[in-house]
Amino acid sequence: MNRNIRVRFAPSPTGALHIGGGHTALFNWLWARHNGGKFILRIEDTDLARSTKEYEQTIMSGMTWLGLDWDEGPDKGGDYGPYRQSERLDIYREYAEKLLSEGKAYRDGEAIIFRVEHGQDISFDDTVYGRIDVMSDGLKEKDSDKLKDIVIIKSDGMPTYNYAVVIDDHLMNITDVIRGEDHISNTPKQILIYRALGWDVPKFAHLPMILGRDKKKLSKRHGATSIYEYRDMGYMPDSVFNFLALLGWSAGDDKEIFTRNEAAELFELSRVTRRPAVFDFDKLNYINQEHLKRLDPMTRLNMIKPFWLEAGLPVDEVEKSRGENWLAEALTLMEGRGRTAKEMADFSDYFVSFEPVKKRWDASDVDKEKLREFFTMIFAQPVFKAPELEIAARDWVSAREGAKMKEYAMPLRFALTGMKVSPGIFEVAEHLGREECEKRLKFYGLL
RNA sequence: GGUCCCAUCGUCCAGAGGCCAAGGACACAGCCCUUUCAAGGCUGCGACGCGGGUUCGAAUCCCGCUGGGACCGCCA
Repeated sequence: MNRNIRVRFAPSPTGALHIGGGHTALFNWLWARHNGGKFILRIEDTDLARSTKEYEQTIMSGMTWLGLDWDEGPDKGGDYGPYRQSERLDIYREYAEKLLSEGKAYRDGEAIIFRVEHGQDISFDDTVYGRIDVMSDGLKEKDSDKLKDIVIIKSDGMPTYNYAVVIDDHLMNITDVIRGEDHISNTPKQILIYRALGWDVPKFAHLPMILGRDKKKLSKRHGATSIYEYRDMGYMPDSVFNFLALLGWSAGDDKEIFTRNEAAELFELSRVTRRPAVFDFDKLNYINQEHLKRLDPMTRLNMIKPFWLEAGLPVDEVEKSRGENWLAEALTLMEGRGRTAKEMADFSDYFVSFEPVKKRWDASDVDKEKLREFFTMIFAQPVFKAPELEIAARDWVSAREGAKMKEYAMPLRFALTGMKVSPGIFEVAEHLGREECEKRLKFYGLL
């Protein structure tokens, strides 16, 4: 615990929150919460052409969806604001003038350029990667021996990333700069600026990249990259959080399914991995399934409902007639069948309506005559509950030479669900109730 | 091309010189349960990139090679 820890997530509002950004935000959040420190959201909107307020909003709601709450930010305020770079222009200007007057920077047209000197040791200790050795002579221009100076103020008056990030991290008292590994090569340039301003450098902790299946940095062409696409596919925030936390980190034990708070408690920056990690859908699916299983019935129902609605099922009607609990119990019966909320919704649609069942099965492949006898017996049972029904069915089957449970259970399953897979069919029957089952079987002429 | 980083099963992680003939999870295959599997149980397949050192002993330390990645914008 170190309550003085201050970390930040600093996205540029030029698109929705994507997986990589979410990963970075998540690790910052974990470190802040683990230490009881502060997590700050700073909007880096110095790219006038691409930044929009809409994206800023989208990023914030994406973080909220993931469960990453921040302590200071453009919407919340705080003692170190403003938290939007476009509102800090005077500050950047002030320090640029200082650098200018000390001869550490020079003007080039409207821009202000920071001078890079030869022979500077700009190595640093990274909390994750360890010692990283760099000399300023390495900062050459492409295909040339010329040292590359750093633009700090653009011709349009806006600060550049490498400059603004230094000013802000210092002024906002950031103790740990946690960001993607793609920033390692920017760090030495930033260190040069810290030094020129006479400031101490914060700790740096770079995170391994997230790669697509082709082992290339995750990008749009790998398919779903926006956090919201995962929500729409039926992944839960808890699962995406859990999955992302496992990319580049583990508590060291075998525990892989955990809550946000458990992760925050166990998290250690020093345990972060260095190797880039491949985004694996199979693992995400598994984690989502596990979280789906652990949900309490009502929360689970609320997760599934939108997907039933999406499929055009009369959820509200059923809720009115049979109650919310009844629907929640139907999902409890599913016992972990389905990896995403969408799958679970698809696999359980027959509880909500008979219509999809009709579309899937037409009873043309069964011997109705033979089945009618069986179903008549079933519906003659005084108690329409799973154990009783099953016993009756078994007794009936065993009394017949060569008869198999399967020959009767499967048609029942098809008539009730339209699927070849479902929870125990007598449980399904009990839950649907005598009346509804009767209706479905009669529709197929099986009763 | 330059700079930097990385290197354990197909994938995600464990491993911080002897406890490792390398462990867990996902995926995959098979078996079992059974009215079905997309649920549950069990088993199996499967990796320390290569070559040199250091050491009594190396997946763990060092060097080289190879392979992969990131960055080299008045984008962030």
